[in-house]
Amino acid sequence: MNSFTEENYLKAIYKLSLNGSQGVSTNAIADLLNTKPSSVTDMIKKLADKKLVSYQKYQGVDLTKKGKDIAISIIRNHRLWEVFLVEKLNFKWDEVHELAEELEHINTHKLTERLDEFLDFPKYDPHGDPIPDKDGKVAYHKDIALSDLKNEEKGVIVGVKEHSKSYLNYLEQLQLVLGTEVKVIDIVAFDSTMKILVNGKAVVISHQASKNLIVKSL
Amino acid sequence: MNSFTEENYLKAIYKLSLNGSQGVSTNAIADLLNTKPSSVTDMIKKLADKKLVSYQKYQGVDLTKKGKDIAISIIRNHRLWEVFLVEKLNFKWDEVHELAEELEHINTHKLTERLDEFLDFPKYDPHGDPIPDKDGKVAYHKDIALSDLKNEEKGVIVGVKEHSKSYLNYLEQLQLVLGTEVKVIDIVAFDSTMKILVNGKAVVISHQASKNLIVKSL
DNA sequence: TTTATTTTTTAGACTAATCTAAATTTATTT
DNA sequence: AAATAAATTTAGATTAGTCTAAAAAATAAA
Ligand SMILES: [Mn+2]
Ligand SMILES: [Mn+2]
Ligand SMILES: [Mn+2]
Ligand SMILES: [Mn+2]
Repeated sequence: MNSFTEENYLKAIYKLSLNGSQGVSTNAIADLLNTKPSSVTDMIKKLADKKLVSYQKYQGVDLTKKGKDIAISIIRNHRLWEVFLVEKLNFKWDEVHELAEELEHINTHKLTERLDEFLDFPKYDPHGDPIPDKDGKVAYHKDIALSDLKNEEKGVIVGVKEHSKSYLNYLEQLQLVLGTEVKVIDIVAFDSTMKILVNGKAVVISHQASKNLIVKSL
Repeated sequence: MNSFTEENYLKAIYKLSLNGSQGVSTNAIADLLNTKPSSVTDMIKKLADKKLVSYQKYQGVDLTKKGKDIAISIIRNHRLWEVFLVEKLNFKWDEVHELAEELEHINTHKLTERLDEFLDFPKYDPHGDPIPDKDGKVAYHKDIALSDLKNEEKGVIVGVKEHSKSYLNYLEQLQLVLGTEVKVIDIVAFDSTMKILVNGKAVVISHQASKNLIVKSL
């Protein structure tokens, strides 16, 4: 079996591979996991020995089929637990990520499947992220950020790209939760600050905030 | 915070301290945790540094208040998760121990309390073990084993002392589950093998099996 | 196309948890 | 009380994961 640490690396590599299509860079992994590039190199070697990644020095890493399967199953777990915590234990969406980071590693096929069934096979987690199905298929959103909308355009919020407590908490205060309709009513050319209409109220948010909100255009 | 390993040691020491009232011996801990006495000595020193146990060389260990509190909270967690797995996810009582061994270490006050509430504040786990309340109070059974009953005496099964899959599975086959009434109809003097009446059927079980069943005498 | 900068890897060291083998202390027998 | 056995501790190694500092390779700039 794989250690928690190995699993966290696989998950990080998987997530980073969704953006750039090239091999994932050592520094990017180090950044995401708050560790040092030298530690990443060490771990990559180990994962390569286990055939979970393919790797040539200085060229970055890619997950093998096996590595990708593991990464996706951990993400499946993570998101199912997040649904459980919010739906069944009444946690708020900004409280569940850290707990799910631990629960995701209790990785027994049977537990995952039972949990999925108990939750009635949810498709999305509390942050709008798609839950991989039991065969590992993931239904990604088409990635339109709120910041991609033009003036006067409307959208409905379907997800967030950033899971930090401070961000989610901030969104909630602005009533920018999943399912909310928004309309762009002004964009500052200088720094892309947006004024939007939320439940009838005008709200001003930074580009940093708007680019992490995923919307479905209306 | 404490590592999973440290928590497992604390739990082991707690459990062993329930029998003998003296300091818990190094070898007993090593046995229970399937590790070597020398490893135990090392860990004990670390726990002593953290003031979680009191310890003098060659004299065994005792938990401090702090150490005991941690041990009990882990056990509380363990048993709540077992209830969850059986009641909500439809696992059988012989399938949950290993999973709970992992879940118990995800030790957040809030998670435990929410889980307790979700489960409607259960008093006992699927094996009849008492669940410590949120202040750490534990309502232990008076420890009458089935093997303590005399011929012709009756009892109802309220718990098991041994949690192995093979034992629990065996009990289930014999219909010796929690709540079942039994009556002793014969005891072999030589080796204490018992013949008992279970749901109208006569069943023969070894002393090894009968001494691990906790009963309430009727 | 050299020079400078950035990225990545190596070398060597550290901590947590474990082990084997040897030494020491305690307990049990004679 | 001495000898033997059992329990416990120490000494020294090992593995996983991490780090800092230095070397090497790849990129970017001049
Ligand atoms: Mn999350
Ligand atoms: Mn999520
Ligand atoms: Mn258990
Ligand atoms: Mn139990």
